[in-house]
Amino acid sequence: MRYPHQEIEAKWQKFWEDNKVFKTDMSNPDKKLYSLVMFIYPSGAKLHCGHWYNYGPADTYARFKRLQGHNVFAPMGYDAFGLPAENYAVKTGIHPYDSTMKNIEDIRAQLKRIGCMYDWDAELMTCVPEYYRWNQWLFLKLYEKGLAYRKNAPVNWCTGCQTVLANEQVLGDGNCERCGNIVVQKNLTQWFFKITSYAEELLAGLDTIKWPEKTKLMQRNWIGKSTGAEVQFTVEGSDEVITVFTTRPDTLFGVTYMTLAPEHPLVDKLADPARAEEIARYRDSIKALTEIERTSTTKEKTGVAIGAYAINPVNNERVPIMISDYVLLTYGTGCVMAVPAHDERDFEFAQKFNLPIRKVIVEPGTDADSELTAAYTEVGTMVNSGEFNGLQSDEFKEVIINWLSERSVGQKKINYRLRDWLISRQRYWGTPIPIVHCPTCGEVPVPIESLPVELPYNVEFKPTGESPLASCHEFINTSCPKCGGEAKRDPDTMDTFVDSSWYYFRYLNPKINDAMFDVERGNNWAPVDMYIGGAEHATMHLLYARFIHKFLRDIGMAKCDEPFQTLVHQGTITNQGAKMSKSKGNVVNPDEFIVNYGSDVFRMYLMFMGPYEMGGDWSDKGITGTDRFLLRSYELIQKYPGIIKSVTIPEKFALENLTDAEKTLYRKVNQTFDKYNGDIDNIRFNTAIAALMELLNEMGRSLAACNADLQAYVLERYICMLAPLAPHFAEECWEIIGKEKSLFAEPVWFTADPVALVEDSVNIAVQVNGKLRGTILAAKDADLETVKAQALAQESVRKHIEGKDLFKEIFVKNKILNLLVK
RNA sequence: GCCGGAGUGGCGGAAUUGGUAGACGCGCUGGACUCAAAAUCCAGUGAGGCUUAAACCUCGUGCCGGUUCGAGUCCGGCCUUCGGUACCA
Repeated sequence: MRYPHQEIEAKWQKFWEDNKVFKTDMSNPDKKLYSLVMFIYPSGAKLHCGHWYNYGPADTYARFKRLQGHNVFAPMGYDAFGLPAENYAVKTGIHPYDSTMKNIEDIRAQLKRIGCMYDWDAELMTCVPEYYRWNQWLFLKLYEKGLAYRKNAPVNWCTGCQTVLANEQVLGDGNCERCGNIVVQKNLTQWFFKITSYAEELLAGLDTIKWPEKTKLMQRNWIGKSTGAEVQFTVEGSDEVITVFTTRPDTLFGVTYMTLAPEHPLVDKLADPARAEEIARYRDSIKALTEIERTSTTKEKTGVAIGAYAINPVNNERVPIMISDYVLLTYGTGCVMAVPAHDERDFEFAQKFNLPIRKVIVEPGTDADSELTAAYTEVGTMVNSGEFNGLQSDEFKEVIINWLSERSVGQKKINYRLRDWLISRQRYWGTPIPIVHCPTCGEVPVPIESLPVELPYNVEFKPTGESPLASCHEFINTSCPKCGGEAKRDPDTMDTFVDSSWYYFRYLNPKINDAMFDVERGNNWAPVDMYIGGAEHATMHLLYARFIHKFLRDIGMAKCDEPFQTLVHQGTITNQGAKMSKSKGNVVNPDEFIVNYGSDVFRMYLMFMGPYEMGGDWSDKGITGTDRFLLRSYELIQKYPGIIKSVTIPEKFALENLTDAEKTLYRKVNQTFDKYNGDIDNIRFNTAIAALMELLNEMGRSLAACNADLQAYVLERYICMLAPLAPHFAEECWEIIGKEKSLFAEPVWFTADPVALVEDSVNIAVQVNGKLRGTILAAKDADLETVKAQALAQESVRKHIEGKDLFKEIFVKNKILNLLVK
C-alpha cells in the first residue's frame, strides 16, 4: 500500500504555514544560523530539476540545523530584474513588470510545493522601488568615495543583448554569458565600480572563508596578482615617457625593442608621420578581427614599427618601438618591454620580424654563446648585463628594482588582472542610474533625499543599442539638482549583479524603508553561515558580493569581512550529457515525479543519486528505490501507533541488560546517528541516506524482538534522522508514534551513546603474503597471539602456511594480520 | 597551451590515517503470494576457472611503471573526459 503522500504533504505544508513554524525570531541571534540559497530568477518557465537540486538539499541542511537547536533563518526571494523579461516584452509586448509579477506568483506557488522551511515573511524582490532605491543609494555612496566613475574605454558589447557587459560576463569563447551571441569590442563611455581598489583584500580574504578550493582558485586567477616593477623608458627626441610593467625586471638588459598596444594614445604622439598610413592600416586590420581571433594564442604575431625609438634606462640603448595586437591596452600600462630571449611571445615576434635576440640569462648546463631555439624563462646566471654579470637572475631581480628606484626610473609594482566592474547597461529592466547630466554642471548625482529615481512604466521596448529610457521623455528630461536648469537623466540601468551583491542583508528585514538594510540585524546575522548555489557564479556574483560587502563594512554598515562564510556548489544535473535547457528541449519536469511519488521522495532521490557537489546525468531509474524505502519505513512505523505514550524512554540503555538482538539494534541506531550527523554536516546526503537504509534493514530484522522502551527509542531517532530528508513524511510519522507537537515546531535532537558506538568483537582480515586467506571474528583489541592462534586454526589460512617458513607477522589491531612465509 | 576535478560491477555510486574493494540503491535471476499480472516479501548477483554442489583457485578500481608485508588510496609517466582560463608582459 502506497502511503498517501499527497494528503500528507498538503497537510503539513498547511500546518507549517498556518502556524508560521518557520518564521525566524530575528531578535534572538544566539545560536543563529543563516542558511541561504541563491535567489531565483523568475522566468516564465517552471521550476526544473536544477532548482530542486539546489533548494531541496539546501533545505535538508537547514532543517537538520533547526532540529539540532539552531535558530535558523532560511529566506527565499526573486532576482527580478534582467534581460529575459525585457526580451520577452520586445517579442510579445507584455510589459516586463507585468510578466515578472505573474512569474513570481507562479514560482512562489511552485516553491511552496517543495515544502522548504522558508521564512515567507522575509520574501523580497529586486524590481520594486523599495528595493532598487537602495541600489541607487549604494551607487551614490560609491560615487561619493570615488568608487563609482564614468570613463571612456574599450568595452564588451553583446550583439545579441544590445548592451555592454562586464568582463566577467564574457565567456571563454568570446560569447555572451547570457545569450551566447558574439561579443565585440567598442569604445564607449560607461559607469564602473572600482572593484580593483579591493583587489588585494579580495585575494587575502579567500584564506579566511570555507569555500570550495576550486572556486577560490578561480577567484585568485581572476584577480591575477603579479609582482614586478614599473620601468620608465625615455623616448628619443621627445619628452614623452613610456612606462612598462614587467614581472621580469631581471631581463632588462635583454630588451631589444618595445611593444605598445595598437590603440595606445602614445602611438599617435610618437609615431613618425611617414608611417601614419601604415599604422592606420594595421589598426584597421585588427579592428576587423573578433576578440577570440585577436587573443588566440595560436594566431601568428603581427605588428608594425612606428618609426620611433626608446632608450633603455639600464644601458642607454636605443631600441625600436613596435605596435602589436598581442599587447593589450587594458592590462598593465599597455606597453611592454620586449625581451625575446626570455619571453615566448617576444621570441616569436622577434623571429618573425628579424629583431635581435639577446640572451641575458644562461640556463644552467649551457653557455652564454649557445643559440636559443626557444625563449628561456627560468632562473639562471646573468650575462650581457654589465656590472651584474654572474648574479643569479632571481637575486638580481631585487637588485635591479633598487637600482631603478634609486635613479627614479622605476619601482616595485604589483599589478592585477582584475578590471573595474562595468555596471551600466543600455537596457530598460533594471535600476536607473541616479545621475543627471547637466550642460552647465556636468555629471551631477541625484540627492539621496530624492531617491528613488523610479523606473517609468511607459516606454518603448526596442533593442536599438540605446537604453529605451533615452527616448522616454518624461523620464529622461529633468532639472539639474545643482543649478535647476534643464538637464537629462543618465539613460542606463545597472547590471543586475548589483542587486544580488547585498540582498542577503536585505532579507533580514526586507520591509525597512529608511535604510538599505537593518544594520543591527546585519551585525547579528551576517555572515551567511551556509550559502548554496551554482559554481557558474564563481567570478561574477560571488566576487561582486564580496566587494560590495567590504565596501559596506568600510562605510560602517557591517562588521564582518566576508558575506558568505561557507559556500557549497551543487553539481549540475545534465540530461543525456547535456546541460538542461529549454532551447535543447531536454528539460526534465519534476511535476510528474511530485504527483507520482511526492516531494519528499523526489528530493530524497536527488540527494541519493550521488555526491551533491558532483551532480550527474539525470535518470529516473532509481527513484523506485527511495520510494520503496519511505514506503517500508511507513509500514514499519505504522506497526507502532502511539508507542511513545506507553513507555518511558531512558536516555541510554545499559548494554548488559539487552538481549543480543536488542544490543545489535541499539548499537546500529547509535552508530547510524553518529555517521548521519557527520554526513549531513559535510553535505554528504547520499551516504547519510544509505546509512538510514542500513538501519531500516536492521530494524526489519530485529525491531519486533526488542522491548517496547527500546522500540520507542529507535523509532524516535529514526524519524528524527528522516525529518531533514523527508520533512512531511517525518512529521506524519512523528504523529503516528504518539508525539503531540510537530517536530519542526518543537525541534528535538539527541546525542549518541558513546558506549554503543564501540563493538565488542571485530572482524579481522587474515592475509598470507598479502593475499586474503580468511577472516576471523575476534574480541575487540585482541592481541597478536590470540588472533594468530585463531587464524592458524582456520583451514583456509593454515594450508597456505603449512610446510613453509613463517618469517614475519604484521599485525594491526582490530584490522589485519598479515603472515609472511617463504 | 596552462590550471583544476573525475575515471571503481550491467547502472547510480560506497570505501577514517595505505589495511577484507564493490556499502546502499537500481537492474537482473530464482522463489513465495496470485487464476494471472502488478505491487510486496525472501534468496542470489564483479569476471573467469574447477566442481553434481560446496569448498577452493586466478584476475579485477582508465593505462604503464615504482614505493610497501599490503595501493582504489602514496610517487613518476601517460590516456580519456568534464569544468575554468586564453598572448596578463
